[in-house]
Formats: sequence, C-alpha cells, structure tokens
Amino acid sequence: MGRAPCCDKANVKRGPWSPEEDAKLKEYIEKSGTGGNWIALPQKAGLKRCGKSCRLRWLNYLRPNIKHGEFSDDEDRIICSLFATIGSRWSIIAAQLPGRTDNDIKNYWNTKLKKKLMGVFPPPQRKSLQISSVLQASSSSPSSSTSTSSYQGSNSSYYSTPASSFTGLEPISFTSSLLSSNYSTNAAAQLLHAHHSYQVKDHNLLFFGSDQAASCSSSDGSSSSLNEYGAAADLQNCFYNGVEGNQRFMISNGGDFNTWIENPLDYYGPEEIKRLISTGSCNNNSLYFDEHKTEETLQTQYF
DNA sequence: AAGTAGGTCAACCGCTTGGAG
DNA sequence: CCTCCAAGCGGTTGACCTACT
Repeated sequence: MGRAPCCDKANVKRGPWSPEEDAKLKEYIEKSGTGGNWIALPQKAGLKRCGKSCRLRWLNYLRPNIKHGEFSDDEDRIICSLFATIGSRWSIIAAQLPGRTDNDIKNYWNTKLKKKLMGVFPPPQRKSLQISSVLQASSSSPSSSTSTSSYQGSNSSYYSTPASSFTGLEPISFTSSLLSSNYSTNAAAQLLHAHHSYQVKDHNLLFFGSDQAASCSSSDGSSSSLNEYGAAADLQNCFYNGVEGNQRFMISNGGDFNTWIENPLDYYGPEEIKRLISTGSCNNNSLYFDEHKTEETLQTQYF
C-alpha cells in the first residue's frame, strides 16, 4: 500500500503552466501571500493545480528577483566549492546564490558544470595502482614517497586548465608559496587540512572530504584509509592546486600520510574520479570501497 | 528536407523532516 | 512520546529544442 497522494490527481491539471495560470498564481500570492498553506492555495487562487505544483512554480519561476540565464564564473566557483564540500545539497547551495533556485543549480550542475569539470580530466592513464604503498607512505618529503607518481619536481607534466575561463578547478593563491617553498608536504598537508574550511571560502579551493574522516588513518594501524569511508577517506584531502599555471593534487589524510601527485588518475581510476564528481563529496558517504578490498582487487579494478 | 541523437530545463515523484495536536 | 500531515528537498522524467548526419 503506497503513500496517500497529496491531492486528487484526477482533478488537478498537470504539465506546463499557461501564462494565465502564472498570472493567477502570481496575483494571488502578491495580494494574499501563501498563508502558510500551499495545499489550500490553489483552490483559493482559482487554480486547478496541486499545491505542490503551485509552490514549485512560485519558487522556481514566479517569485520576484529570480535570476534566469547564464551563470557567472563566480557563481560557478561557489557552486563547485560548495558541491565539493557539502555535496548535492542544492537548497543550501542556492541559498548562497541570490536569485538562483535549487532546481536551477541542480540542472546547471547536471547538464553543464559537471561536464565542464569532467573535461578537466583527460583520458585515463592506465598505470598500476599501488594502493598499499600509497597507504604506507609516510612521506615527509615529496621525493621520499614510494609512489612513482608523487611530486617529483617542476618538470613533471601536469594538467593545465585554460587560463581564459573558469573550468571549475582553479589555482588557489596561497598554496603556491607552500608548494614552491621548502615546506614538506606533510607540513603543507597539515596546514591545508587545518584550514580547509577557510580555503573553500576564501581561496576557491576545491576540496574533497571533511574532518569527519580526518582520523581514518593512523600510524598504529588502528584504522586505515580504506575503512568505512573507503576511497572517500583516501580522497578526503584531495586538493586541486595551482602552481604557476600548473595543477597538481595533494592526497593526505591530514595526519601521517600525504603525498603530492601529478595525476589523480595515478591513484584513482577515471571512473572513481568521475564518480566523485558526479556523486558529490565524501561527506555524504556516497563513495565507497569495500572495506575488505585488497590491494590486488584495487590493482586490477581499473585495468 | 527528414530523421536522429543529444542537450536543456520545467515539472513531477516520492522520501524526509519538522511542527502541531 | 506518538501520529499525522504539510513543507521541503533531491532525484528523475519527459517535452521541447538544437545540432548533426
């Protein structure tokens, strides 16, 4: 037995709204307000529509100060940053963008912005995924990592994003000094980790992950990065940074493991990266690896 | 010019949340 | 507390439009 319908489907009009219906709804709400009761509103307004439908039409289209049309680069940045930190909480994201509706932002993300971001990642490089060495690495200097793809120096090949327009993944200013200085990656990781929430806000940082998973890895082996958060924990501090026009990623658990990588695809298959983008942040636990997934299965997963 | 594929976006569906009784 | 119900929310659908063959 299903849930009772919110209205009598047989007696309500569905589908696109006509200009006349729009006018009726707008006029009624401007004159009388919603009265805090959307269910009763259509009848009062003389509309043969479901209350839900009226609410949606008002909120997404008729409400004053609704902004339609192209999203600005700034709006793109805000959406990307927020999506990376809170996931698909469209209403919260919409609250940060005056005039935009959650529906608008959701559509924009699903149809344009997501693809824009996906375009940043080039076709997969099929390298072996040495996850165990990654997990065990306690690199205090970039070159000490056992990983073949940790930061090696400025002559490495990085992704680069078009300088002319926003790709959704842009350099963050203050990390440039960190990356080009003598900071160990560990120190940089700690610093970044400690301040990530500010960076999201102030430095357009695209940040995957949260404090929630910050204790996933510890040197005493009490837990590992492949715990219940799985790849989410592993990716929790996957930063996308810019160094003089180049980009590289940092993978860190905020504690004893961290490393710079040139290419996230060295560690995560293209599908994982795409999945991370398409499913949202780690916060909502939408990204899982099997807790018991072994190195072997990880190694073979993408190849 | 016609057919097809892909993209966009308004609207719907159904689950979750929170307040009232 | 518990139940009920309306609002809110995110995912999905489908009509329409445009580009491509």
